[in-house]
Amino acid sequence: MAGFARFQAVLRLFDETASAWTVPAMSDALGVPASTVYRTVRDLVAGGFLEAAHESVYRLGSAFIEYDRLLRLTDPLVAAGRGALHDLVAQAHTPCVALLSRLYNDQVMCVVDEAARDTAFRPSYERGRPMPLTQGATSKVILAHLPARQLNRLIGGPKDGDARHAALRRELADIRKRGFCATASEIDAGLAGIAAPVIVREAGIIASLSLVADDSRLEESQRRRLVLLVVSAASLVAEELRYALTPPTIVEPRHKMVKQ
Amino acid sequence: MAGFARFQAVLRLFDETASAWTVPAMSDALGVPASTVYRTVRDLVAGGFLEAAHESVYRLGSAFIEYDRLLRLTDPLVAAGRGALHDLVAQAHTPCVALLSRLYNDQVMCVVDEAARDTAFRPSYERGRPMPLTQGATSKVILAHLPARQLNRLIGGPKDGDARHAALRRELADIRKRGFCATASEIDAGLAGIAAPVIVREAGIIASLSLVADDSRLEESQRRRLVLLVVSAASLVAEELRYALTPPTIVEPRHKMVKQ
DNA sequence: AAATTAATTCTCAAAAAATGAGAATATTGA
DNA sequence: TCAATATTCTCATTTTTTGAGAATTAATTT
Repeated sequence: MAGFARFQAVLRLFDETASAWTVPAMSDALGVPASTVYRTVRDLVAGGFLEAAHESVYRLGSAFIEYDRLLRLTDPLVAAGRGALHDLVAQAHTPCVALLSRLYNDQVMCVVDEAARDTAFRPSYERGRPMPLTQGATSKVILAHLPARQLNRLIGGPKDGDARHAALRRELADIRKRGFCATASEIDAGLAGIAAPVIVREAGIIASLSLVADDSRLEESQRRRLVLLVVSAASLVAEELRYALTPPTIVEPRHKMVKQ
Repeated sequence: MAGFARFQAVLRLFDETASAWTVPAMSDALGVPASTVYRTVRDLVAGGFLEAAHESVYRLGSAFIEYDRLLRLTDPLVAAGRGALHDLVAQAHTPCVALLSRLYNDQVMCVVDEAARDTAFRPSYERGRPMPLTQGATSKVILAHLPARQLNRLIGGPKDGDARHAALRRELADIRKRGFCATASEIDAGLAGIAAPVIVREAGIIASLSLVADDSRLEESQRRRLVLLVVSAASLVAEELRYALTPPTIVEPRHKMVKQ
């Protein structure tokens, strides 16, 4: 293990259930000598990616908060999504959570979320949490609009198809045709998801905007209304992105030299 | 430049005003050959720390969103602060923004923020934004409770004191004695800040909890009430942290081997 | 205060990886 | 299709990283 992988491997140790690590424990878990891990950790601490808590225990560092803010402020999808989701949950006039999600490696990740006032539940999809590719309206809408090659890589080519695989393919084709996807209890029991695609081919953006609401309270007319809201919010976001991205974001070299 | 510095240098290029970079531009800015930067960027993209937008332009990657979520969920200070700030802005009964901030390298960074309903302004202090050490109630409260050695390193030893330096020292001593700090228009014109320390020595935690409100609307009685609120919220957070951290977070080695 | 234990840094030679310049290749837009 | 860029590749050289254990430091106990 070398180069960046070394740092990645350490950072990947941290998750919801293991949020604090000692160096010996990392050394153990990674099968790498302690002296090596100490050096790696020292670098990560210097960069703010890890922080020494008390008693030789390390946690994720504040640099992630800093970079997350930058991303929130500067990422076109996130920026466009924030306003749209805010409006969407207000117009929904019912407890719900709105999400904007995109592909992230082999999973789908929500990059903006917003809950309506007085929404008691929280869906499993939430900002920053990687979710499975093939379940839930949010993910399926993204899958449905992926270029064929990429889709094949992610869920396997059309030939190696068992029955479930063929069914998924059919469902995706259907979603593409309809322009939205609605599911219930696929991710969270009792919650329904309604998702529509946010596609800006020129910019390589394939995302999905979705609304999660309590399924039992969702009458058919209400459901149709929300589908319309979601679909139009999604095309609004797409439009905003097209507009924001046409004068392609200028990259100005700053001729800043790096020290050392 | 080698090791981790290489990756850091690339990531540090990204900020609010330069959020999208081409490799040639990075190569230029860093004074490093393009072929080298391509390799570095490839690693960062593989790790999710950078993402290729359209047309050979790179942006910060979603890994930051993922790690930020983990941090939000697992960092004791952040976790304790979220609830406290939520309650605080509700009890304030006036438009305001509450912040929980800590030292971050040579600056102060807010790690949780929460605005009361119908708060029109947004203070410069916001989650993830590094702020100067010596201005604003938020920062001063932190400075005031730093161990002498650390303080000397950050603002210079007691001997090399000009008038301003001596005044700051006096102010810090005063803050330590009073147990809070209130300022007005030090960071944002027209906004007042009230901050109290969140100290948990056993855990090495030195943070500050603050409330920002419109200065012109702030009568003396109201101000006193808010000071009380802030001070008690701060000690509540400290107490919660002591409780959460006494059974020191167990680090369970997972004996997970790294691939490759 | 000394002793014990654990954490962390240091040392150094061997092994591995990064570097840079340019060639080779892919991708993109006209 | 052609040009213009972007990106990857190649390879000899230089520079790190690595790992094992010793040395040091820090924390805790006796």
